[in-house]
Amino acid sequence: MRNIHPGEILREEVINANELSITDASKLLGVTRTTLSNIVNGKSEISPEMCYRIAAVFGGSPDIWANLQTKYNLRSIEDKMKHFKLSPYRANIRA
Amino acid sequence: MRNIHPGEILREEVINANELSITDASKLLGVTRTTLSNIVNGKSEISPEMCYRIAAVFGGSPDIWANLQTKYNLRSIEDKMKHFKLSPYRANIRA
DNA sequence: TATGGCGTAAAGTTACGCTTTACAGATGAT
DNA sequence: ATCATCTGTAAAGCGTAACTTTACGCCATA
Repeated sequence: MRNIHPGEILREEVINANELSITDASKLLGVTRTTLSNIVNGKSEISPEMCYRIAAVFGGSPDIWANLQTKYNLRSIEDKMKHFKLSPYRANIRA
Repeated sequence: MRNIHPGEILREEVINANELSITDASKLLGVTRTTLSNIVNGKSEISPEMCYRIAAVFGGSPDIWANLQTKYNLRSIEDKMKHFKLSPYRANIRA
């Protein structure tokens, strides 16, 4: 399964679904076109502030986008963290 | 309700619960004492990488810590975002 | 007194979100 | 054909944040 950047979902399910251009959507959200373009093309994360912006303009809760971003962030470094050699801690049996 | 920094929970439920010092816990996690101190005192976030470190050393899943951090981040800017004046988008009724 | 744990501060590196500006390609209308 | 619009993208600059190394002072205990 591919790790889908939340910006993709934002574009398809919100911007495209409302037949909005990136330019117009960026104005509605109060950010520059460059900023929104970076997000929907997976170059930037959806920041906590952006979560609130999306919710304020298009409805829903900020949590949805924040959770999508969090999941994406975890999965995107999953392979890297596999190679981390950290010893699991075992609490001493006897106090 | 107070917005509890996940570092607090890390200290109480993991480090203290295992009767570890900050110094020893930082060594187990493979970061400096300064870094862990900043986290448990609410000065730094629990980064995605740190989520994996905690899970690798103390068990559980990285998601737990990531979700705690995400919730904290959203709540910490909640008041600020209340004052954001963004017009809700209303899709045109007629196509 | 000496040792170890702790909070914290400064300085440096790296990285990222966001901005402004600007360029080039693609599409559509006149 | 010319023009306007939308789009991706790049560079430069700002602010911020995680993490590191080094270091200082405080406190408790052996």
